[in-house]
Amino acid sequence: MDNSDVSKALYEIADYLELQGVAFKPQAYRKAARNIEMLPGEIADLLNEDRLGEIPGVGKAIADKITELMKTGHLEYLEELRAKIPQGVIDLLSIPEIGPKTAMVLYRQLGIEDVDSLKKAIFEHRLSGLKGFGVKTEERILRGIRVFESRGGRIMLGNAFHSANKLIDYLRSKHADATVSVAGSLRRMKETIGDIDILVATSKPGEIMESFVSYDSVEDILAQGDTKSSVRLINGIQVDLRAVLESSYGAALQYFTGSKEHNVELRKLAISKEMKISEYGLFDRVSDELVAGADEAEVYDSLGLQYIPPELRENRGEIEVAMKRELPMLIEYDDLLGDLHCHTEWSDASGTIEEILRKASEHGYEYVGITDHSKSLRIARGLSEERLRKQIDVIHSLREETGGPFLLAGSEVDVLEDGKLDYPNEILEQLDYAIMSIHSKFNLDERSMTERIVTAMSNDVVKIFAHPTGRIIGQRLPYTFDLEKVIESAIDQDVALEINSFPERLDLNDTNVRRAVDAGAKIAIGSDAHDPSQLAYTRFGIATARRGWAKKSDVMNTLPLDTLRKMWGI
DNA sequence: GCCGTTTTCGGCCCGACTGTTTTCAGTCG
Repeated sequence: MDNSDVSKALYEIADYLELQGVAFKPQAYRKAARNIEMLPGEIADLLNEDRLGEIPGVGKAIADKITELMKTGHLEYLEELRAKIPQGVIDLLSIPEIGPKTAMVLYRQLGIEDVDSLKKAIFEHRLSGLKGFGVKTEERILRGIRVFESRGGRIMLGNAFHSANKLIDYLRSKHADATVSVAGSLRRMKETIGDIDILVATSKPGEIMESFVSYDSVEDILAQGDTKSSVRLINGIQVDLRAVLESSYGAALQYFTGSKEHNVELRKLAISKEMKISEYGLFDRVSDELVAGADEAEVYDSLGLQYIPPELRENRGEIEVAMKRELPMLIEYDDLLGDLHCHTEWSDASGTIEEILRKASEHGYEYVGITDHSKSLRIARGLSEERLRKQIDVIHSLREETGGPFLLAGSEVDVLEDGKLDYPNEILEQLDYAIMSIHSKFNLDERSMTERIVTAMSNDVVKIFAHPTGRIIGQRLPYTFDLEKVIESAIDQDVALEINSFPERLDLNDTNVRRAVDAGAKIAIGSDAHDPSQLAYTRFGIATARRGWAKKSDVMNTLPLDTLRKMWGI
């Protein structure tokens, strides 16, 4: 019974209460559930120390329920709720267009408890017989089911980024006088995106909406109004477009960037200052006068806050810190001076060392490290000792003849089950540095895995621990190990923890970056490029660093080459 | 059910779009 089991139960309670039409309690349970999800430590420890009440949103009633659940593995209150309404009705809530009211009508009047029976009922036109339901409603719900079935989860940041930029370019090309910007979770650079939000400032909203819904890749128009339209693209991604006047562009950008939780806090803050905030601006509550609207930074300033970068807007304490004007100076998107994690055709990637070098030069880097796979990783054509020696020679000779970024000879070395590295030390010592990573034996118990990692870190040639948790978004959970101990060891042994910039990895993730940085560990942002074009992936790694509150000084490869070599022995 | 720089009680974010309504409810973000 861990943090996520507890928050899952609380979310379930919230859903049931919402179905029953209970007011306010659902929000209370969800708030508690969210805060437990974000808890840095184990909720079991808080329970043992009788400190559950310290979790924001957890009062006596919820604390009692958590206690019962954790001590007995059973929660009577939840069981009672489950007995009243079948669980399938809750699943209906994840279909767009179906909220609690609709779900309950479908269940009570037609006995619908799952998506399939809902589809059947629609095809038999049984919904249109219900009070308040017409043919259009049936069609709308059917569209919702299609969206639900096609999305199969959230989209990776890298994919959404690409789709959004293409669409934004299209809108800009057709409406040169309009201001077009991405908003929503994409602007916050969250690792996965639910849908794409785009904001336009224009005096002619109708024309923008017309262009938007007639975009080539639009499959289905879900809604079309003067200020707001929604479409589904052929790749299944939903895009919402909002249009506002220039005078409220800043407030709208703030509003549509979210997160929802951040905005809720901001509105409460506005109320406490006798103001109100909406997508049209920040207004004086009494006189209704506009306080700020055209400029996003002004909205924050007028609320007495330091400007909060989009990546921090998750209601994870940023508002309180901004109030004290103590937000960190986050690493910027052009702060990297090199990339220390790149693959070539020597192992499992495409592209030559020379091509990587050229790309690194285009990125304006001072240095770039070649780190192909080590010998045990046969599936990735890991380099034998002999080939690695040869590659080091090639790198040394290329280093002599080219200008441009300085070429470093590295290796992404597998950590074997016992914590030893995949090459003997006499070869490793010829490298400028090694990256350690785990690509096998993911199923060790927590103690063995932690021991394995800490042992590998103690090797002096190791400077970076790549994709430290091993998770792959939507495919593989992190392996089990003690992250706190690994962070400690990384600090002791002068090993940087990587943010792997590959869209499906982004590992460390934002919250773990924050833990590492808070503890004083150093971060390395690597592209893990398997094609020269993928050097550009570091954009997503930097975004993740920013979401983890990392400063430039926390990141190893923002250092100039000579400092990097001196400080890190590379 | 939680919470308190007006509060231990009375609040709890705000507006657009759609459909079926003839003044509004439901859903979404």
